[in-house]
Amino acid sequence: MKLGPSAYLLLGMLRTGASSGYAIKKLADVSTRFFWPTSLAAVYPELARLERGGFVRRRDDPHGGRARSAYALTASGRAALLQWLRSSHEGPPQFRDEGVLRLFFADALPDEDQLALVRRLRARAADAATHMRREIVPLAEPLASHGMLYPAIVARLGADTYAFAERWLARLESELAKA
Amino acid sequence: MKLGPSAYLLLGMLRTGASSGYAIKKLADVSTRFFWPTSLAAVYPELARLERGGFVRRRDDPHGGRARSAYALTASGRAALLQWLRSSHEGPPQFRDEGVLRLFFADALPDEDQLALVRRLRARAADAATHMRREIVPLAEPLASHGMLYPAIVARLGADTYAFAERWLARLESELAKA
DNA sequence: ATACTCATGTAAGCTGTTACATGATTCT
DNA sequence: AGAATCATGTAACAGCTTACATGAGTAT
Repeated sequence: MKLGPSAYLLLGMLRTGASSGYAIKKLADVSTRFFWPTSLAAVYPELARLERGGFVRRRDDPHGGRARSAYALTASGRAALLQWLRSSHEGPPQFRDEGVLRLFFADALPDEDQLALVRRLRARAADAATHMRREIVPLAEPLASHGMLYPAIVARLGADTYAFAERWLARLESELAKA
Repeated sequence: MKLGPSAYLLLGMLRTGASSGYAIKKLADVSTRFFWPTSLAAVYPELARLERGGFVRRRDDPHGGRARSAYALTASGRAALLQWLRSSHEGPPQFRDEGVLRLFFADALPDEDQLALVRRLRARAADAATHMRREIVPLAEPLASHGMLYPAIVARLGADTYAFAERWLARLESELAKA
């Protein structure tokens, strides 16, 4: 049974402390979604697959009258996660950004629309940087006291990268405004 | 008939000077692939769709005994491209990077493996930066003499962003090495 | 000669999405 | 009382990829 990155995301999230499918998705939405988005409709079947493969164990964990499943890593799941983390073959990063695609073709636009586009992309980068700095990093930092330093490191990398893009586009904007 | 970003990629590439499906794919592979990858199996059916929709016109353009189609934008295709470029609603950027996903869960690794992972990610960013600076930017720059400045601008944005990631990971690497 | 590039297309399949369907609990 | 959140799952579909299939032109 072959596991893809989305499967390792689940294994990693279980190790990080989320135990239900719903909790995994919620945690992913404020952490890994920026470089590996997922959805509930992807989480539930994949958890079932992982259970069939012996990588996780499921038990009932009802909350009042509301049914809930709690998943935990098995020894084999823990081993698979570690082996993946150590392996050096990884798929190439996939970026898809309609905004940058527009920028690539911006020569077709009149000057003022070019400027408006660059301004919008800059504002978008600024918003993303602020959001990560104010909403995502602070959520990741408390994990450090549980021996988990990397969620905050990755959140800071994201925030800093968006901030870099913002500065870069601001420079482009002022060069365009001059001309 | 609704057009997605991949359709606008084709319209933009036709405007940029590529005329066959094969040429579009080749050009995309050294330019837009970094933020909007595509494949021949996506290009050909989409070109046919665009022709049915009246956005492009096809004519035979054989090269010796080798059949070839040359596509050109229609007035309606040019209008659709411009309207898309000007519109301010765009899908959110989608990043998928297995490397960063690993970094997020790196706390599970022993120290030396953490360092090795960061080192690898840094090398990968360095390679990407070098590749863009040496292979992609020089291909985009000559387009400037045809009134197309943005392909080179976008290529430089890509190169600089990878270079930024490289510096960021180098700093992380030295902090980890100290500890 | 042989390999590589040019050139077009189809078929099968994988991955992931949105929408649907259901119901309990908690907050305002 | 009503809205939002918690919680699980399925169904239909969208988009994209790899592999297959074919063949001509070009460079070594």
